[in-house]
Amino acid sequence: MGIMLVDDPAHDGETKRGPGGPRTQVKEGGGSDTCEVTYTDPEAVAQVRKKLIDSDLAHELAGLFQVMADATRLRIVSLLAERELCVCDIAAALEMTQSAVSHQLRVLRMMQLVKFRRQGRMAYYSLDDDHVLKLYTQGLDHLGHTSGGATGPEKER
Amino acid sequence: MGIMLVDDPAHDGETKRGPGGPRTQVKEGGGSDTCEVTYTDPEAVAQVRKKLIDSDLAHELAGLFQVMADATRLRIVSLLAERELCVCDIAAALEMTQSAVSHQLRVLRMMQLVKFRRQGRMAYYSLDDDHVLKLYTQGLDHLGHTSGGATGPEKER
DNA sequence: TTAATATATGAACGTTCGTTCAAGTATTCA
DNA sequence: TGAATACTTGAACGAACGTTCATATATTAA
Repeated sequence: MGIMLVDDPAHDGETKRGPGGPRTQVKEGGGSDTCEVTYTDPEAVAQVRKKLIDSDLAHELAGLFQVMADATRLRIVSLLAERELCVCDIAAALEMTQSAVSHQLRVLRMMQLVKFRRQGRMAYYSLDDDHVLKLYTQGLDHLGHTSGGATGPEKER
Repeated sequence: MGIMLVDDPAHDGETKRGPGGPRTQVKEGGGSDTCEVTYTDPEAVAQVRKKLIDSDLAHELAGLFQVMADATRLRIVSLLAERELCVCDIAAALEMTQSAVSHQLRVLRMMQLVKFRRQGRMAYYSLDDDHVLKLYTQGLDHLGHTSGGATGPEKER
């Protein structure tokens, strides 16, 4: 992750502001080049900082979306949305190796998107709750609303 | 991406099934080791295959979640949920460099999660639509429902 | 017991990702 | 015009990811 900047919410002592105009330039710190922070609108910064999501929570949430951010795992979710399946059949439906599928199921399991039960030597997987499906369909919804061509993101340059 | 397995939906000719029992072993292909597919329950596989999300769509959806799968970008979203902001103030609120923020805004922009308007030399960013926020809050919802300790995913071994 | 099956997992390999650094554009001010 | 500002972008570097391969565990069948 490299040298992450500090995420101190109780940091407002530094928020010196200009004479009164809304367009003020303020350099933070004495002049250390580790973090070049230039306030353009100190009031706006102060306002949104209160609503800024906690850094730890942001990382946790990012982890959840990360789990959803893989085509293989999404395809697994689309299968499990239909019915409970054993690893073997998921691999068959996806035409992938059991190993690859098992690795991905582990990821889904660790973020509690799927659960499983053992029966003999097989493991039957299913979706853990409907939050997963909500996220899934909400995501599809977004694609439907934004995509003109849908194949790729906006090509701009 | 390495040697990806074929994702041919019209592939059911291969679905030979056993005498009648639900527990049948079927090897696909003559014996090529490129794709070891062992059907345990051919009916289940055939059933869920119909509902299997298209591979291209899965990749597209994965791309959307990918964009949401970063703490910095989520923190930006949490700021823009409050109000429109220029790059400079986002950087200030996050205590990150403008460069890093600009790179991430580009990612959000390309997936059409944020839009921006130019005013003089500044660029004011805002959320593109409320789908983004829905995904965001839905994600937080999921965390609230699953996390006992919430800090990390299920520790299992 | 041995062999086969169903799944899990560690290491490795190539790819992707997010940040930093060093430019580069475009606008404003003197 | 030249300097400063606001933002963008390409290259590079280390970290993280997804698959493959080989192996390990556990259950069932012979």
